[in-house]
Amino acid sequence: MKNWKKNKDNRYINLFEKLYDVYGPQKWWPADTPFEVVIGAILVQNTSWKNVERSIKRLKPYLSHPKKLAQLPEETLAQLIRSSGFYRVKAKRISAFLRWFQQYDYEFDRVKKDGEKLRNELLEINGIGNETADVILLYVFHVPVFIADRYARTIFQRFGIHVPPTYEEFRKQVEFHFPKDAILLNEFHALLVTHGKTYCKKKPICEKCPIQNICQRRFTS
DNA sequence: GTCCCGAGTA
DNA sequence: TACTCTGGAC
Repeated sequence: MKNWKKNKDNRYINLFEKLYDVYGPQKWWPADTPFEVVIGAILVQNTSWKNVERSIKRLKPYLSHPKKLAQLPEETLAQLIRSSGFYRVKAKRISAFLRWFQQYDYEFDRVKKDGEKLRNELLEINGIGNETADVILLYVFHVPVFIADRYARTIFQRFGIHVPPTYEEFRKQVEFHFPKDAILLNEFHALLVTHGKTYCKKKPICEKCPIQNICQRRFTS
């Protein structure tokens, strides 16, 4: 962080440091194995993490053996992940990922590709969109990408930073102004999610917000 | 009834 | 742009 350029907007790194001071290291992604990261990322789509945790527990026996999960009938898989909601579509999405994963013998180490190429390959899998692809890139392959999710969008907008309308533009903007470091980007996303869940929710709790003193929103109602 | 770490379809 | 997929916490 020493040779940081001068034409960067330092509000991003400042926000990161403030959040880090408040919440501390987050130890993300909450999963025992890289494969579990992928399953969690699919299951949590538009769903609360609490509901995903039960599905993860029921899937545990399969999570260290992706091949066994691939052998399960999709209907059985769907029942196991019922608590995560959208369980039929999500079962299809997990199956689609497993079909892709099979060509690498279910081993992430065999996926040797640069970040951009891998992103495009992941995006071709049905059910892996921008956010899920970036979660996999960052938390499985340690590719330095910013996860431009809804929490980040909401927090930045309220904070006073202009946010481009599309996912990709938003991602690239943050990646320009923030260090391209997988460890810091890992922590940044985790901190934004924690902050988003706790205070900067759809209906924000600004009165109790620990960073209200540096946030623009306190002036705008 | 509202909200939750989205993505596909038309 | 709107609709669909879905359970569970609150």
